Amino acid sequence: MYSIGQAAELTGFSIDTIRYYEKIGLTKPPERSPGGLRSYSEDDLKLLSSLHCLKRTGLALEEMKAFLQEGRCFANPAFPLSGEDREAIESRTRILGEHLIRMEAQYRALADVIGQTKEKLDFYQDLLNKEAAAK
Amino acid sequence: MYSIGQAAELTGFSIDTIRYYEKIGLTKPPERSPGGLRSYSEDDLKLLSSLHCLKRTGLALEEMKAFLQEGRCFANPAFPLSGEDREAIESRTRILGEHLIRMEAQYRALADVIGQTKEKLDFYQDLLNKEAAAK
DNA sequence: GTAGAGGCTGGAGTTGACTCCAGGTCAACA
DNA sequence: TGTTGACCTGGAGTCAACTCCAGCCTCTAC
Repeated sequence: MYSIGQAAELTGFSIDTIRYYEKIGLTKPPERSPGGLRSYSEDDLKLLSSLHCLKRTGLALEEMKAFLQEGRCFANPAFPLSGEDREAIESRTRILGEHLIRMEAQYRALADVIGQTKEKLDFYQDLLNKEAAAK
Repeated sequence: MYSIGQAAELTGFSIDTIRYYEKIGLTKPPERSPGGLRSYSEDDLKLLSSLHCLKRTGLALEEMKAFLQEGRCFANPAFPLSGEDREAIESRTRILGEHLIRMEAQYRALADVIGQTKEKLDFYQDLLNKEAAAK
């Protein structure tokens, strides 16, 4: 088990951010030590890390919340699904699909900008090389 | 020439956002009609569109400002460069290089998350297919 | 020439996502 | 046992990036 400080260190969030996510209900409260200190399991850290990853792609907290929204895991569901389960699955599919489209657009945009940036860098580098040669 | 409303329509920003970018000095003021209305050229729209693209890659406005930082252009400089010019070029090289590293990291992270998201989507889609088949 | 849509300015308000603080508690070590 | 450093809570503060507003102006169409 890990303290909140270790969790912060390992997941890339700040301590305050981790507590904030708990406060707004994005993550569920972790266990506590007898003295009341938060105590995070490996699974908790895994979840936080994947949040960190999602966050870097621009998913808003509310969307993450919707995505994580409760739940049961559908590793081995019984068919036919209950109406509730089907709804949950459909909702996740929708959120993920929408985000995927945005991420793919972002991916293309990023590739573009990276290309442009490299060109500019090459150009400036070239100037500096010529300058060095001219000396 | 285009009105601010048309510019907004064509670039994906809101009217307020376009005026905001002008206010903070991210974009330079466009021409005005004799009556004082903003009037955007094709080039202005191109710039705005590329800002929209940059924004989608998660660059902060301050970073975009640095990225767009115009100033004198070094298309055909005389060698040896003046000390000032060399400094300007070195500074741009540094800024761009740092951006590039961050963007490339982001690019890899994004590819990763896109992959994971697709897997999850496939998984859920599969569940829904099985459900349909079970009926 | 007037109605109505769209645009202008300066400034205030909002939203999302933290970040910091005061005043206390907990835990490990000397 | 005392000190030190990490952690606790509730709540206030901050920051970027918009977004909205009031009161006035411009433009186009009838």
